[in-house]
Amino acid sequence: MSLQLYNTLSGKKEEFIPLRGKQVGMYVCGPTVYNYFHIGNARPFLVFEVLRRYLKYKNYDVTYVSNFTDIDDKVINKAKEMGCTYSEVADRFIKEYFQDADYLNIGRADFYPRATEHIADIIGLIQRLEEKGFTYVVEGDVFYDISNFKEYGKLSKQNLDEIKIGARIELDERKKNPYDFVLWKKAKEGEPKWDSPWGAGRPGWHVECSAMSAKFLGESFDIHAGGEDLIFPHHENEIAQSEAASGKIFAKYWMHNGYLKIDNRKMSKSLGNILTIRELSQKYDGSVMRHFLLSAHYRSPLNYSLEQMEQSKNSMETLNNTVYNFNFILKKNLGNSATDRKSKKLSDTVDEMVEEFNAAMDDDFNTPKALSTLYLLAREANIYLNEVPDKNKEVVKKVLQFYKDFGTTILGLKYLSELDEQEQISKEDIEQLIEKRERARKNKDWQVADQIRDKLNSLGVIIEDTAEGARWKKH
RNA sequence: GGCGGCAUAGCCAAGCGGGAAGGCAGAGGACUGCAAAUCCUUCAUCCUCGGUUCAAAUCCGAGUGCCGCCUCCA
Repeated sequence: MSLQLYNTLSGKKEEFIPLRGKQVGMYVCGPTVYNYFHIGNARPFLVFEVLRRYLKYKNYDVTYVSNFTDIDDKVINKAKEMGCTYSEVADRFIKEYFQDADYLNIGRADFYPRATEHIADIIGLIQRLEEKGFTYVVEGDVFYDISNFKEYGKLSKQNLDEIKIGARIELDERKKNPYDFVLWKKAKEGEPKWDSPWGAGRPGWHVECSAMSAKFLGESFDIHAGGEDLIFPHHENEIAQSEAASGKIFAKYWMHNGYLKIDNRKMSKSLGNILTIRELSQKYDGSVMRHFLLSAHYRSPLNYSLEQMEQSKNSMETLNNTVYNFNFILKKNLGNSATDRKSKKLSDTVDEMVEEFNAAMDDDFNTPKALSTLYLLAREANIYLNEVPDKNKEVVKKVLQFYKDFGTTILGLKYLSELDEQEQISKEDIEQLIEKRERARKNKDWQVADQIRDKLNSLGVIIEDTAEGARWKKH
């Protein structure tokens, strides 16, 4: 079974063959840190980190790099607004980034390079481009001359002659070609600046990714990913810089996720229709948001709505219940080692689901299809729970292991199966009340039994009577 | 003007030439002292019109609708 990934560069699904055996280098464009990030920004962060989890599961040794753009106009403006330095803004929102990323259970990258910490590398890269004749300087600004890079447009499939007609390009008289872009920006009065051979200034946006990816992953690496709005010009420019400087292929696979939309429009800071993770975390569990973001294929557009979030919430609930109900068997220390046909069948179903899960993920990382295996198993597993009085302990464990390995380790979903948070009532008190209720039920004293159930309910504890005794959970 | 994406049930979403997955919601039923959880049943002329094929949601052509990139944007 081999992994197929859609490569924006070729416009096709391709077999994934890393450049260096089992070593995989992955670079995902990270945020400009001047604000909280929103659920649209979250999509690539989350989705490509799931790809990394899956690659790890497939025994690849992944080096995952995600940058922080900590110097640019937006950061500088924010600093003015907040009355502090640009680096205070960056530090602050990097901290906020991690809080939200953790909430979404986005795994940590191996490296989080910051542009301002790699000024020397950036200058070095620009110098190489200068030596090779890809730059020109106007009034202290260093530009990249795209006319010298013959393959310009190969990622976005833009034809230079035709994009010139583009309606919205802002003409900068100093540029030789409208699509030339700034590598080094001369400092304006009062702006943060670094010394360079071209005078004091700061790096342009695209150049940091070229410099930092080379530093951490080498001049050629495997996967470069981000939102599809980065294809042009950001990633196109990165290719132009990196390949012109090194003479080598930059990234082998380019992956881009579709937009997160709201009211059927792209969610973006410039449109002002954003919902931050911080806001949403007030309302929804991180796993519910993950479920939502993984419920569509990463390349498809995904529309945010309240109804969608409710659906994801309910869907997670089904998974939570199944996992919880299986854990209950172990907690009660029930189950034997007998082998019967139904246990065997459930065990086989788990094996089938493992295969289906892998097949789905191998096919361009199809998370919605992969998710469906969790539900298919849930049905079989719940039937087993209802129909088989003597559960086979190993099978019960195997089911739980499936949910852990694929649901949690790969997809990053956490099940609300255990009591957490601060308790209004202790575990012991709950167990005591349940025992009391069990006695009442034996005596058919329904009134007392229901009173206890109502009381627990008001404390957020739900009672479920089963053949194995009363089960309880927090809601 | 150039480049690209999407269109499958009430909602979401797989599917890539031969049985229309899965989830959510709804309806009915089973189980239960009543519940909860769970299970069962039920719910699709695959945007339109042509074409190719023994066979098309799937391929080709022409439309229609929606979204996006070409300016900062994930």
